This record gives sequence, C-alpha cells and structure tokens, in this order.
Amino acid sequence: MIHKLDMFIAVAKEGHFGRAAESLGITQPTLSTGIKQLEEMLGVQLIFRGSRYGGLTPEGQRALVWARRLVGDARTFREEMRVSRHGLSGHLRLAVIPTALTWAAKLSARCAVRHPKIRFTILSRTSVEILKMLDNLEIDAGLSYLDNEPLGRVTTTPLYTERYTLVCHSDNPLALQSEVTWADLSGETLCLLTPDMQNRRIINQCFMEADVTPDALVEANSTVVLAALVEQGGWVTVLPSDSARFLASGKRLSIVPITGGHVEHTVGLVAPYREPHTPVLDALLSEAVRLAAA
Amino acid sequence: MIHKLDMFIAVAKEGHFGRAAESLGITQPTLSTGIKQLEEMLGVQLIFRGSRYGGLTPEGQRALVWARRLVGDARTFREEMRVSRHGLSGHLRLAVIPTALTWAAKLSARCAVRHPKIRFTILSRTSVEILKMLDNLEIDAGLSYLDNEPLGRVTTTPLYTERYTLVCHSDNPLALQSEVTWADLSGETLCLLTPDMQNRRIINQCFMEADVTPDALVEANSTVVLAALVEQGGWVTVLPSDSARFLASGKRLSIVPITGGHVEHTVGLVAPYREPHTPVLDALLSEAVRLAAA
DNA sequence: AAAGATCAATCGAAATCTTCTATTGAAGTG
DNA sequence: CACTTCAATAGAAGATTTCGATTGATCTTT
Repeated sequence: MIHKLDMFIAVAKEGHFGRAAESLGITQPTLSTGIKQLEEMLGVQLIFRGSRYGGLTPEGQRALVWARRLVGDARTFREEMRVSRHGLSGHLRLAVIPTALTWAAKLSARCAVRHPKIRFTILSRTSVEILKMLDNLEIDAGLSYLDNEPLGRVTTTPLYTERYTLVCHSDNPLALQSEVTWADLSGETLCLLTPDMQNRRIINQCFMEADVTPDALVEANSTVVLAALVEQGGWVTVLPSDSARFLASGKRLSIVPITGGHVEHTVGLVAPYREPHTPVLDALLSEAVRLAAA
Repeated sequence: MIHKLDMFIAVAKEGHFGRAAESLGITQPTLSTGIKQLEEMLGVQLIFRGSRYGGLTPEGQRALVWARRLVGDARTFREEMRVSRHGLSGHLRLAVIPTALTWAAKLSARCAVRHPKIRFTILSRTSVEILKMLDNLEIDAGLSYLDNEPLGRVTTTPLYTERYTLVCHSDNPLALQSEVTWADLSGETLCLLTPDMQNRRIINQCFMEADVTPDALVEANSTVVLAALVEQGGWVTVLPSDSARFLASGKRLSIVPITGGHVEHTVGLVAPYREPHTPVLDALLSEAVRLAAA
C-alpha cells in the first residue's frame, strides 16, 4: 500500500510514467500496474490517461493529499525507529532561499557540532520551489520567508528579520553616505536576483513604493554573481544585511543601509506539519530556536 | 507495511499471538513471521518474547502509537475513496455508555434519515472501554462523558448535560415529593449500575458529598435491569433524566428530580483525533452538532 | 499524408514474497 | 514427570511483484 502510494506521488510529481518510474528505480510497466492496482484497490480512477498522462482526477487530487501524508508519516516512523538504535544520526535535506544561505550554514554548523552523526544536504532554491519540495517529501525542511506568501500546512520557526542594504564598490560616491533611500538608487546600474525569487519581488515593491522603476541590467539567481559583479565596479545591488556582510568582507565593497518604507520580512525554518517530527528534524528545529534566541 | 502494522496492533491488543492471529483471520505462524519481518524492517525489537508473549519493548510502545495512526489514516483514506464512488454509505460503529443509549438511538435515527445508506452498530460499553476501543480502531466514535476523566487524543462534540433523577415505584411515598435530596435516599433499597461505570462513580460521589453511604443491593451494567427491578416494587434507582423518562414511560414508575450539590456532567460524541475524518463520521458529527443545538 | 518518435498498456516468464500445514522446542502447570 | 500452552521454524503451495519485450495509440515532423 505505502509502496503504491509512493508510485502515485512520483507520477503526480513528474506528470510522466516513464520519468516517475526512473525516479523510483523501477521499470515503467511495474509502475503502470502499480497505479492500476492502487486504482482497483481504492475503486476509483486516480489519473486521466489515454495512451499518455492526462493529469489527476478529482479523486486523484484528494488521494494525493492522503498519499503524501501516509508516506510521510511512514518515513517519519521508520526514521524514528532507526534513530532509536543508531542514535541521532541520519540525513537532513534542506532547501534555502539564496539570501538565507549564510544562515543555513550557521544553523547546520551548530547542529552538526551538537549532533556529529547528522549529514546535511543544502540546496539553494526559490521559496516556491521550497514549498513544493516539502510537499513532495524531497526535503525535510526549508529556510524561507515566513510571511508575505501563502505557506501550506507547515510549522514555522522564525530566525531573523531581513534588513536591506545597498552593496556598491568602495569607489562609488554612495559608499560615503551613512545611509541611502530607495529613491537614491534610481540612477545606478543595478544587478538583482531574478524575479522568480521572492526577495526580488520584495525589492521591486520597495522600489515601487518609492516611485522608482528599478532597471536591473543583470539578473541572476545567485548572490555570488551579484557580489562579483559589484566588485568589478560600476554595478550596485541590494541584499539583506547578513548576506551583504558576508559577501563584501575582504573585498573593496561597501555596505550602506537603506532607509525608508519597507515592510519587515521574517525568514525562518519551514518544516512539514506533522506531529511528531523525525528526531533529526526535531534536533534542527530546537537548534533553530536557540539560534533565533541568540 | 500497513498490513504488518495491523498485525502488530492486534498482538498488542490481545497480548497473545494465537488470539491475535484468530482475530485477523490468519494463522499463528503467518502472524509470527509478520511481526518478525516488521521488526527486521524497522531494525528494532518490538515485543519481548521467549516462547511466549512478554509485552512491548519501549520501542514497541512508541511504534504502537505510529501503527495506530498509520492504520487509522489508511482506513480513513480508503473509506473516503469508497464514499466518493458509492455515495455516503458505509458502516458506523458506536460504543455508548448505558445512560446515553437513548441519545445514541436519537442520534443514529436522525443520521439514518438524512443518510439512508449508512449502517450502524451500537454497543453498550463503559467509558473506559470506549476510549480503548477508539484507540484500537474497533469503533468509529463513542458517546461518553466529556469531562471528569482523562480522554486521550480525541475530538469531542458536547450533546447534553446529565441531571440525576430518582426513579421509584409510583406506590413509593417519595413519588409524591416534587423533589428529593441525595440524603433522602439513605434508607431506600437501591439498585445502581456497576462501579466500573463512570455514572456509578459520579453517583457515589454525590452520595458521599451528602454524607450518605449508598448501599446498592443489586448492581447491573444495564439500565433495563434497574428499571425492571424498580417496577417490581420496593427498589429505587438513580438515573439521568433522559434515561429515566424513557424507561419509566408506560409503567407504574415515578421520576423525582434530585436536588443538591452535584457537578454537571457533559455527555457527548467522542471521535479519534484525525483530520480529516471519514465522510461517514463527519456526517455523524454534524448531526450531533445539530442535535445539540436543538 | 507518411514516417518517425513518444508514451503508456499489455503479455508472459522469472523472481520474490506470503501464507499455509505440520512440527518443534521451550516454558509453565498440576 | 507427564501434560498443556504458546510461539518459532521448516517446507511446500500459492499469490504477487517485477521485468523485458512488444503493442497500440497519439503526437510531431517532414
């Protein structure tokens, strides 16, 4: 049953029997018959298909919610049993928005000190992708914005609040100012994150509120690109203070706080809503709480 | 996996491999290997045993919680899929404290009118048994006291509040009074529910608070016995007003309200804490809400 | 419109897993 | 010390799962 549900989740995720089978390490006929048996067992059609994948039926949509829950619970269960004999060890998969990567490093480092047997995988992803990966059980937790955009059924642990700063070359006249406004940036040659990043959308809104139309000549999905570009001279970018500090250190880059109307955006840990969590995830969550308090 | 967990739940419930196997309709060796495979799959020992059942290990205790949850969710899932093709039909198993049996009848009758394809099984049980049966997935919901004694992880829907009344033969001098106190009953020949019933414990406490030691010469676990006994003459009993009214009607029995210090005890529907519920259970719950409002 | 590519279903054989009956072996009982 | 109870084990029968090969349908390209 659990295994069949796993197949179903894979097909729903990939939208393609062949790829889904590959992702599970089984052959396509096996998966086809698996789905068919699941449909027979439940007595409902889950997937529209006439010689090719045609999306989920309404029952399929509903079944997907249950499938994710059952498979997720089963994994958590197995994980808990595994930990009870091997001690707190295992694999923790995180997806993180680019501007929170330094915090991901901080968090995982502290967690690793306390629990040396836990392995980490940290991926840079957009906030939307993070939620999707949480749904599909591809990651155990994410680091993303807690406010602003709709989260699904998740538990959240606030970590810090983003404050935006200008990052420019030390030669730039703006570097001498103790602070700048969003309007001050109107003439500058901007490089920013791509618009699929929530951070960029937030920054866009800040510019809009200051009646400035930002003109980002270079867009990238990595803050490293932005910092490197700024270092070359001529370019400026906007980054949250922590990212900015990290990327600017040791280079001829200056950081200037940006003042003026912008909402505060909280970044924190996002984990599936499931009670109880896996012991490893629990360890991460409590480390996040400690880190937030510090 | 789910099937193995089912076996595990059965063994934990019965405390005996043979009986557990019988209750599942499989043979004992099948169950033995099933448990063994489950233990191997999880990598932990679940059950102490050296040629006979020796209780659950600590990991087994923990695993039992997960097993109940997974099996329960899987059933709810299947139920929901079944309903999506057969309409709101199915089987609803209720366990009810004896004094709430009339309400169980009322509730199921109203529910049956609205959803003619639902079948009901209603069992008279003690409140403790009801909670245990909910845990073991033997019933879908219970009708029991919502306050007073510790409930597990359940959702509750209040239905009514018990008010205690004296039930006596119409020839009894007490029948002429408009009300009686607990102390007034000290000389009477009492018959009451057995002490394993929470109702009896509540009544005992009422007597104690009135400094009366009740002397129940006949104890029974059915209100029918009590009413029949009172009808024979000489005996009196104490019942919640609804039960009393129902049992006394058409017989030479009188009902006298009992006044004086007693706490109010709320009776209502008790269902497993699981979101979402089965569609059939949802139907029952909303019917209960309507009935409570009426 | 024909040829080719893509994709999921189907078929049949091999492998794996499950369940059964019969038996064993261990621990408790009179 | 025989007797009973209980769970584990062994071995065979049966069911299920999986896979490679193929088919048949649909979509794309020429």
